Parts: sequence; C-alpha cells; structure tokens
Amino acid sequence: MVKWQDKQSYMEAECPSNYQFDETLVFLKRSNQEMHRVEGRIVYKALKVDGSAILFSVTEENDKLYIHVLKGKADSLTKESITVYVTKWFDLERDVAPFYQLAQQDPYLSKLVQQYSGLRIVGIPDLFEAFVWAIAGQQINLTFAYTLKRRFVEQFGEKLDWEGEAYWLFPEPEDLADCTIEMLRVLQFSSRKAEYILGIAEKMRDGSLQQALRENSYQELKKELLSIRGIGAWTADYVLMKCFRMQNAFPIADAGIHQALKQQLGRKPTLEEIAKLARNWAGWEAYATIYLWRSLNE
DNA sequence: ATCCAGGCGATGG
DNA sequence: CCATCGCATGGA
Repeated sequence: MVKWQDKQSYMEAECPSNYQFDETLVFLKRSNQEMHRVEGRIVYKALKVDGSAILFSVTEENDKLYIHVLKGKADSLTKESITVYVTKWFDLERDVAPFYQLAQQDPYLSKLVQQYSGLRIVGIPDLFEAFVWAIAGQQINLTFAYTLKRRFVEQFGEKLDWEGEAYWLFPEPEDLADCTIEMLRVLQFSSRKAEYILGIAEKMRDGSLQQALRENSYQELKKELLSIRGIGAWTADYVLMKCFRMQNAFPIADAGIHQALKQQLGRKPTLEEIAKLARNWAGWEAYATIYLWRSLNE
C-alpha cells in the first residue's frame, strides 16, 4: 500500500519494494511525441481535476517519490486526484514479489527480470485514452502510432501552457461529439480506425460502455470488450493490462512478444509454443509481457 | 524497393 | 468453423 503524505507544498511516498523509478523513466522517454514531458529525472504531466486543468511533476530521490502541483489550485481534491493517478500510472500498489519468484525460475524471464529489475507496468489510467491508443497502434509501427496520437490530442484535446512548454490533456469522448470520419482521415487514421474510435466515443458519451465494463472478472470484462467493434483479442488484452491493470492479461498475438521470444529462440515461435511456455507465467502474463517488450528497446 | 508494424472485420470456403 | 484478404502508411 502506497501512503502519500501531504506536506502542504508537495506530497511524498516511500517507493514500494521491487520498484525502480528509472525503469518507469525509460518507458516514459520512449517517444518524444507524448503528452507528458521528461526532463532529467522529473516527469511533468497535465491532468483534469473537477473540470479544470492542472499540472504536476513527479520525481524520485533516495527511494522516495515526490509530487509537486505546478499549476492550478493545490487543494485536497487535486492532490488526491494526482496521487490516485500516479499510483495507477506507475502501478505502485501491486505486490510483484510473486512474479519475481516465478520469473527467477523461468528460462525466458530470469535474465530479463535481473536486467530490468524494478520495472513495472506503466499504465493508461484513462479509459478513452487506452482505447484510442490501442486502436491507433493496431498493425502500424510505434513511431507512426505516436504521431497519430499526438495529432489526435492536438486536434481535440486541451492545451495547458507552463513556462514556455505546452502540455496536452487527452480529449474526452465529449470532445469528439462533432468529429467525423473524414476529420480523422485527415490526421491519417484509416477509415476503419476512425469508425472504431468514433463508435467507442459515442458509447462512452452515453455511458453505456462504462456501464458494460463494471464487471470485475477478467473473463467477463474481456467478453464485453470483444463485443465492441474494433476491439479484437489483442486490443482487449492490451486494455485489460494497461487500464484495468489485470496482471493475467496477455496479448498473445502481439508482434513485439513474438519478436522478443524470437531473439531467445532463434526463430519465430508459433502461437501454440507461446501458449505453452506462458503456462509458467500463469497469473502474471501481463508482467511477463512488459519484460519481453522491455528487452526490445536495446 | 520490400517487408512488416504492439490487428481487425469481412468474406469465402 | 478456419484461412485469407483489404485496410493504410511510415520505418527500417
């Protein structure tokens, strides 16, 4: 349990065990087209609290995390919202000890957990953002996916300026109310993806999607997700992993997973082979996945 | 140039 | 039910 202490002008918390902030930074620095900004070891991020945009920073020193509110009213609601967000974003409340236990015995993971010790899932707490990002990233290279996301955010999101830098808030489904397929085509989304995203935005505007996703078991949630146009097995598991933070979510068809395992096997594994070796990861597939992904950006 | 990207739904057998 | 196809475009 992460306990954030309110220090008036900032907040602080002990890092959980088995956590390395620097691994979070590696992930956050993956693209320079993101909505957050990383400068040195400080992460800057805009967030909407009770209808208004705020900006905060988060950093770490001597196993302590520090959050500062940089812009906006630093009232208790704001502080609470930020700590909740950061806790989910960096997956700080998970007890990962069982995963490390399991991974140390695993032929595919033992080296990776040693090499990237303290890496945790960097999640996508916002549901709409998780959907848009997952759909945008379907079947295209990551660099282009980030370009699409940035264009989307700059077209429909809200901008917050602070000390000469721009910080963007991810759009809400309401911001897409007047958006057409053509408008997304201009940003170079495919027609298909445009349809998927607008369909999801609509289902979220009337609240029906959130309602359908109130189930809490992995199986129930996945079934609901798969019934949505544009959400296949890969996207469902990706969203379950990054937004619902289900540690057993496993996007098994993922090209990155295949590539990472190929480097260890010397050839591309079949789905059956992956399913077989993943039996050893039961319950922790999402964590196995992020360590495999991590091994790719060397 | 060619192949492939953190896939999906539609179509046809 | 499973295999194949079109999408759509940037990176390597």
